[in-house]
Amino acid sequence: MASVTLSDVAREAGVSLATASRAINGSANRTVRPELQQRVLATAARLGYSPDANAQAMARGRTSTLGLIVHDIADPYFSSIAAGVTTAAEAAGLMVTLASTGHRPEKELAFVDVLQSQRARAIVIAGGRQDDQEVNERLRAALSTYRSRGGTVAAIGQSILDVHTVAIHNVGGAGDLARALHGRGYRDFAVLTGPGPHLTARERTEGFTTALAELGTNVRADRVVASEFTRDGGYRAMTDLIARVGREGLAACAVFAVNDVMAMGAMAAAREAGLRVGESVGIAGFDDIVTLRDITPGLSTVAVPLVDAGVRATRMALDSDGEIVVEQLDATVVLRDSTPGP
Amino acid sequence: MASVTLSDVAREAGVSLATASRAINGSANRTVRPELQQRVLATAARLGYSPDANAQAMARGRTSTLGLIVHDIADPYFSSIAAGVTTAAEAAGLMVTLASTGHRPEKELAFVDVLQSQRARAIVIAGGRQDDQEVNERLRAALSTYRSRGGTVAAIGQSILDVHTVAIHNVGGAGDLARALHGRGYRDFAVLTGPGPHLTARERTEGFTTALAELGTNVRADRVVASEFTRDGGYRAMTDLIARVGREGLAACAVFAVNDVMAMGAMAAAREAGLRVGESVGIAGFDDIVTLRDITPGLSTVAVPLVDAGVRATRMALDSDGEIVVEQLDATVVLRDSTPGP
DNA sequence: TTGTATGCGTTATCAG
DNA sequence: CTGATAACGCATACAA
Repeated sequence: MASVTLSDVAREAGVSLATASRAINGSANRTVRPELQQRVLATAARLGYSPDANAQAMARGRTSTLGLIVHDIADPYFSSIAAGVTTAAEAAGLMVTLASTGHRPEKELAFVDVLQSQRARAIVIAGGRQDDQEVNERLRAALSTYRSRGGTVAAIGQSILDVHTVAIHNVGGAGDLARALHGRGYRDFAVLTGPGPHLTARERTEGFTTALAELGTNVRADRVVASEFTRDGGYRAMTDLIARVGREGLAACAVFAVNDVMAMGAMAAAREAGLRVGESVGIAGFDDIVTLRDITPGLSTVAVPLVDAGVRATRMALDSDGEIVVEQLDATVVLRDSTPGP
Repeated sequence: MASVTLSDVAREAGVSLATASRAINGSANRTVRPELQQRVLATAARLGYSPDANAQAMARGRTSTLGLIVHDIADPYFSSIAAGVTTAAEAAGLMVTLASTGHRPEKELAFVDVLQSQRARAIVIAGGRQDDQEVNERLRAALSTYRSRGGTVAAIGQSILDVHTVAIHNVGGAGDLARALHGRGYRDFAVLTGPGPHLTARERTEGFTTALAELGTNVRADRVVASEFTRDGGYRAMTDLIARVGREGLAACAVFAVNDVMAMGAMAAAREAGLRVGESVGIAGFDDIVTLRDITPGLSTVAVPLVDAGVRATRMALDSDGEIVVEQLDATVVLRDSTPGP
């Protein structure tokens, strides 16, 4: 990287290093004779000068990068959040450093360290936490020292990391969904829940079943099936469920998959088993990822403004005034053709 | 960012700066007495030392970041590529800096400059180019100086930037698709092409119509409708087409949308117009984005290994031995229920 | 308004 | 094997 340095520009323009710096970056006490500034700018352009962000970071003591940690960038849930984050970051003059963990919690820790090393100004960490005391504690510690060194953090999901959080109304949203489905006449339910330790999965499952219990409807234990939090997990869980209760057993049943990608996997499994979604079985999800616009029948779900979540988390991370703030994201039920009623 | 520095560690451990550096990073002539190294490592851990990547970048003269430029990270086409890039980058010990242009070509230029400033070691630039001499020339120039400064670049898409490229077989793939559809009995065709200047759109359109012409079938001019290269563009184009030729006019027609997201938009438009995709009209796309697994009827398309494209582009960028290399990505036709034949 | 000098945290060169 | 010390490229307090 044999680059043109600021000294080169300064010398070539016949001014001092300091003047060149001020002319190009207009520092705090912005005062360079316009004429001189023009000359500097011109020679900088002529020489193809490109400021060294690393050197600037060192001299200034801060960078202009923001770290984003997601579970899987190819998952529409996260790519929508990423879209919001990049937009907001760009608006704030920051570049986004992307880390995709591939659902490996230990990777989150490693990435926080890397971002710490890069002296990223802020970190947005998206995706549900696991119920793993040790991992959470270590992550919390890593983020804590990151913050103590001047970095700021915002999480999207559960508010258990002691950082700013855009919290998703999992319990309430799932409860609302349960009531809405009950309102459409369903009395028979099944839940495709994620991995046991996955908090988001657990919260949604709980919110759903609790609300049903309050309505006097209990979900039979053999109709709650666990799996991964992914599309394939949903596929497998639905396949399991069908094997367990038979196609007839699902006749008037509404199956709640704790997220949309799982629900889509479940729809595929149902179809392949000869069930007609919306007719011989109801299916609902959670998140309202954009993909849903294009699947048929329309999937009932709980809408979460994902892009907005990314934008807000980014702003929170950047505007943090010390106090830890938790913003609740509203989650609204959207009933579509996948659950017309039994 | 009042961090613990290497000097702190050195002093605390009772060794010199140099020794501390070697103990922690094991430099080229890696030789520190194991016992000493242990002590240094221990105090580093105790003090919570985190190396400053910016300082290292300056001292070493190179960074460990790779820049990724895409049109829209929320588009499954690009998020799949991004997944491949992050995976390959991680394997090479690099972090990915993500830039999403929002389909604004001028943004690509700006991002190349930023990445240049960050001294990113390599840049992967994905997404079809526009037929805009000036913009392309400027981008080419920017990438050229980036390379002259020691950076490496790989593009995914067209090979017109004078850099390593993972090229997508647009013409051939579209031609194959045309022949396959013709083979299924279609004789009536329409094309939802993207924006006029969009090269990928143009190549696919040409490949398709040329192949048809060779089979003695011409696409009527009023059945080629332009729009944006997005899902909504496809929706609009299909709506236009229906308005233009009427629903009956599409009875035995196979509509080729030049990419999958457009095809999905087109399917939605068709449905809303009362057409049954796969029965009253055939629709096909290009790319085989993962989303297709979950839409019904299955969308016929030309499969492009997107994740792999990201991986390969990253490797090319990192292994570049000077010579500009162009890898052709094979594109294979996949016929599904959206085009059963007329 | 402009120039000088120093420091940012590391690595690397060169002696010991 | 270890320790001084000079870069790296830039911003900025301090002088002029």
